[in-house]
Amino acid sequence: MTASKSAVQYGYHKGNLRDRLLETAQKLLQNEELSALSLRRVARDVGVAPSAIYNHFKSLDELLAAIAADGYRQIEALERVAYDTIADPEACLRHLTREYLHFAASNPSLYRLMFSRAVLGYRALPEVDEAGDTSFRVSVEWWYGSGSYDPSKSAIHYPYALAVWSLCHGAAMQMLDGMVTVGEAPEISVDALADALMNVFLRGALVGVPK
Amino acid sequence: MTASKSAVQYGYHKGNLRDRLLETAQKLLQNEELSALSLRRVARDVGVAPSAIYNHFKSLDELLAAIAADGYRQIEALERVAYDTIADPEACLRHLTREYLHFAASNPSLYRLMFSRAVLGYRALPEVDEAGDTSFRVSVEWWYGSGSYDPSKSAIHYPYALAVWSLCHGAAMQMLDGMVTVGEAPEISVDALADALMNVFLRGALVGVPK
DNA sequence: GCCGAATATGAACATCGTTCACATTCGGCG
DNA sequence: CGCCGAATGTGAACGATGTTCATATTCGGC
Repeated sequence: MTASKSAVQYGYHKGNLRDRLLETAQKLLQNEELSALSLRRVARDVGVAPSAIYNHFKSLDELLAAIAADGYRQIEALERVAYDTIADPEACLRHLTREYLHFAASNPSLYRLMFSRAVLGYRALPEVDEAGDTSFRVSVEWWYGSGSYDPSKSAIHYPYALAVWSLCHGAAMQMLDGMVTVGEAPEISVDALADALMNVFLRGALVGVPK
Repeated sequence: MTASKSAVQYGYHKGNLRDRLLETAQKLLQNEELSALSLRRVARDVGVAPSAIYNHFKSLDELLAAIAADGYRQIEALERVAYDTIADPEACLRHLTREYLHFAASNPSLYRLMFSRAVLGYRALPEVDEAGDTSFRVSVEWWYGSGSYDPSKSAIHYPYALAVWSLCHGAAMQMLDGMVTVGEAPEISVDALADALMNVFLRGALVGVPK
């Protein structure tokens, strides 16, 4: 066996354990609830001692942060595709909202992880902050023109970007918490939810206000 | 000592331990982060054995659920005051949004607990569900007229109520996660945030759309 | 005044994140 | 080729967690 780069996957030195840990943890989040994700569980699934993880991550928080950051980058990718592909602003926003809610509905545990920074131990690590900020910056530049984003300014200075983001995130959370029943045909219901929200958001709520 | 109802606060039978547990846990959430709240910690602060809690709650989840439900009732109270007090719909909505964000900013740990059902162990227990549903129903009836709420219908059938709720919740989360810096004068910044969001929400985003 | 029900205790268990001394393997340098 | 330090993985241990159980104490009604 003249394997040049670690062909065996048992015993010492399994090669690229870091990536295997991340993949295993992500697969875990796809199939189970967030509470099922633990350092020891990931180690067990990979077939490695719990302490081995500490050769690749300083703590569990860092593993979680890496996964959450990847989630933000997926959302950023959704944004970029929509912004680059759909010229009509209204159609673009409607499409993006649907995609966003589909992401949350398809990856509920990951989505919860991304927005549980302070709930779980993992405080905002630089990697998560950066990925999250980037996804917001992309939105700001769509609304206010490319290069308009100033990191020193609070998000409140970009009210449109802030409002869509808040609206989508709030709706996603309610969906995951079961306040919005998606029923037995999720892909249809999620689209309907997105459209309903966008109908209000684009035209304004004043027309629906009582009296 | 002819104390008719347990005057001593040490030894066996401390009297109304349930309420003292809830109060202690709530005080804990006011002063520390959500991660500091644990069954053993509450027991320690009250001065009681951890297992004593199980005489009043079936599990830690039930204690958390009781606290979260109380939080929802506080929000419901904010709603009722606004709806009953302010006749002008726009002013009413603006006021309520400010109050909502103030609540989240003033009780960050409690707010996080309320919206972490599936993150923490505690799955949606009936008490939390009921309190959450009630706070939504109050909103629905304001938008669509009293008695219009039908619990068998999904929230998607009340798009205005759903949208404000989503918007406020999403903004609150971003605020707590530091994506919206409230600065050194929170009470001012929170109001500004609420107003900025409502400016978009009431008039619609179409007017701000690029091009 | 007594007895069952309610309540509190303390020890135990499994699980968790983390640390440490130690074992193994890899990679480069003589 | 062989060796040696660095990288990587192991296994035992520690403290903390939620939960359970047998036991002890106190309360309330007869």
